[in-house]
Amino acid sequence: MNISEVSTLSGLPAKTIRYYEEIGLVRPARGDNGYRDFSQADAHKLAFLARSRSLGFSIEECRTLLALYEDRDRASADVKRVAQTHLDEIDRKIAELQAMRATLTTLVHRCHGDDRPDCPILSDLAGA
Amino acid sequence: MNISEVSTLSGLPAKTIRYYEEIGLVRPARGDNGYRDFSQADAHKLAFLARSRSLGFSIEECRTLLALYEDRDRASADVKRVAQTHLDEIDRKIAELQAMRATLTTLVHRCHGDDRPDCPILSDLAGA
DNA sequence: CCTTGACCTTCCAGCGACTGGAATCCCTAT
DNA sequence: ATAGGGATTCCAGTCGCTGGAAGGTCAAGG
Repeated sequence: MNISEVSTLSGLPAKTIRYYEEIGLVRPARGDNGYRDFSQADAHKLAFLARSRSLGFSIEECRTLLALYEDRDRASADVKRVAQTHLDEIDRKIAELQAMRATLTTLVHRCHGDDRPDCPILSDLAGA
Repeated sequence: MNISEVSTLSGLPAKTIRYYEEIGLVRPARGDNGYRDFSQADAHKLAFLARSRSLGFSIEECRTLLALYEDRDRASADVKRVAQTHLDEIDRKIAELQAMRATLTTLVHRCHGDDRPDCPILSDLAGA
């Protein structure tokens, strides 16, 4: 299977797939013409990666998850730990964004937003 | 004022302040010894930048906000527009993270997390 | 005066995860 | 033979710093 086909199947851009090969996440065979030749297993891996990335796992986490996925003797506890750590990180980011959001919402609300120069947003940023 | 002092005052690392000079956000004077010599206005600017960055504004947004801050003839509408755009972006990111969070929470809950290999998290990632 | 140590300087490299673009090669159809 | 669409590699850029090396400067203590 060519890169464009596996790209369509996985939803990953061809560029990204080449990049994933470069960093060793996938190792497609090569045809006589030098073209990558993806197996069903490769396509499956790439779909796994696409799904993992869409849930926000880092590339290194994806690498770990993929290794666990391919290890029939894994302990589900190992998978759960990776997921829980990521979940904690997501919670941290959400909290951070919500704090920004709270402040910004207040400031935007207080700014009249007309052609006059005085502005509570700038006053806040300036540390007023 | 030396870089370490303005660093303490603004809360920004010295490295970051040098970087901000490099990209033209601040233009401190130089002493005879080649050291940067920050004025009160420079320190004020850097504090403004630190606060803006902590609210998640990009460097380019900070540049815009700083220009508006220094323009006495600005319209508060211009400031508000920048802030509102950023707020929309934050809302988008929060929604994205919450979607991930919802999925991950369910998966983590369903994984027994013991030494057995079968794992709903991996099943989901594999597209089961 | 000399040394020590803390500060300052510049410059270069790297992070994460791609993404764009150039130059070149290959395959298929007309 | 040619034209196009796809494949390849390699290099550079994104964003916002951050680390480290190599060297200059300053103030205090012996």
